[in-house]
Amino acid sequence: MGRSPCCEKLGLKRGPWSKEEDDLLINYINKNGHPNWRALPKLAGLLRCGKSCRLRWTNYLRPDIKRGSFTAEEEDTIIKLHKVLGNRWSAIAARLPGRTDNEIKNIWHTRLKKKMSKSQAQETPEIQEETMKTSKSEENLDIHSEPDNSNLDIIHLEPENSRDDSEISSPKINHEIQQQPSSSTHSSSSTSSSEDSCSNTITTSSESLDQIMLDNLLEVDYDFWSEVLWEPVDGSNHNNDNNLDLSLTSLEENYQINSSLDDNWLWDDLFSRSNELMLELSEL
DNA sequence: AATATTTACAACCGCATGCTG
DNA sequence: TCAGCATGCGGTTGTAAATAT
Repeated sequence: MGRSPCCEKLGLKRGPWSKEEDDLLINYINKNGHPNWRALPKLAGLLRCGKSCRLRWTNYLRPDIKRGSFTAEEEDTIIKLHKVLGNRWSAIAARLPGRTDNEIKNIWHTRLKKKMSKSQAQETPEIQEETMKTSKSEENLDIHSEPDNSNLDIIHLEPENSRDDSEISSPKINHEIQQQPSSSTHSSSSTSSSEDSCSNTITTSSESLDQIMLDNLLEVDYDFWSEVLWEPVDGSNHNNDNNLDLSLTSLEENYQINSSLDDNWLWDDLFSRSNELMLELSEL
């Protein structure tokens, strides 16, 4: 029943990796790269499936991975990024050099989620009331494994080349991604799939976004959150999606310039800008 | 000291997506 | 256009270590 396993399980080892296996994998990849994960285990002399090898490499053995516990700054960054990006762990990881999506996901589930709820409990009643509303909506959205960030997901926040693993033997490390903010964010316009699919969810100008979201909530699928929900009603050619991309790109560029000094401004800027964008959207 | 519970994290699973022929 | 394949991604599980009782 169900889909067949990704590879032939018979005779393949599972579970924790031994030092010898790690060495075999590292040596092989250092010499040959990993153009084909499925073929790699055989070639490297490993009794593992390709998927397992890929995971071990990307989450543990890659030389650019920062080991050790998360700093308070990193944890803070994850919390803030999670507010914006939700459970898009790879997108969050792309903004934390040396950290993997798996690692971030783990720390979120084991520590930060609790830390968040603790800090919320300490907030003033007014704020608490406000956050209750948001957390309630987040809770609802959590059913779909997505946060209350639909407004920002309209913007293609994730650098598309963070998903590009074609340069396998020299894995793209995060600072490389960050050095190319414009291309990374603009490249989202070339991802035809999400843009193509947006035509299915174009809405009429007479409906408010809230109503539309409400109307679609029950039928919504995961792609909803990455789809563009609307197009300009005036028929003009300007691409609002690109404009939003540009807004975010400029924020990210600024962030890269200033992050070494103080990143707090980014979040203020990001949130206020996102609010502005939402206002613009609802006015349309 | 023994046992139970919690925490941390590596690894697995299955679906989604992009690419290619 | 479509099917098959490779890979990325996020949710979940398993388990060892740490901590509490």
